[in-house]
Amino acid sequence: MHLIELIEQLKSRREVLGVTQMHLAEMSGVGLRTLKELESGKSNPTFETLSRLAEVLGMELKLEVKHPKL
Amino acid sequence: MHLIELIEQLKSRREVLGVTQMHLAEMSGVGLRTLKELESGKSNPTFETLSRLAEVLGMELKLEVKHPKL
DNA sequence: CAATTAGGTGCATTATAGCGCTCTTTTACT
DNA sequence: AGTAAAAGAGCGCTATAATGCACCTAATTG
Repeated sequence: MHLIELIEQLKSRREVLGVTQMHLAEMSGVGLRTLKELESGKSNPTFETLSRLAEVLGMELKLEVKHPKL
Repeated sequence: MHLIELIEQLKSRREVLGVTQMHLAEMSGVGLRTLKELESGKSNPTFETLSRLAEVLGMELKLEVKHPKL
């Protein structure tokens, strides 16, 4: 999954939940400015940042082997 | 998934494939020092770094909604 | 239409990820 | 046991992620 897709997923999940950037920033402990830059595709976020946001949005990051036993 | 688990997965996948840190660093374009720090749990890697390593190891990062329809 | 609300950006600072070089420690093999 | 390869760590630099503040723009709404 590319960063752009991941960002899209975070953003649309936030919107589905009806949460503003401001609110998500507060809930996750991620700076508002950081979230704004992230969602507008202007940064290369750290695992920690992505993880905090995912957690609050009821999501999780996973690492999987591609096409196992295809 | 916590960073520690993710690191463990990358590391064991690398070992299963019989690839050294040096070789993986070369193949992925991630600096050797960066990889060493990452595997020994001394850093908070960026998405880009994780993504490059995962790609070379035949793995992928995913973001999913937790327990959908639980 | 004016006020409010949400998202995005310029500027500046701080902390740290990424990196190479070198050296030490650990692991593995004969 | 001895040695070579692999992993890990200290030192130090550069680039940039994270952050706040202030401002702008666009959409919403009373």
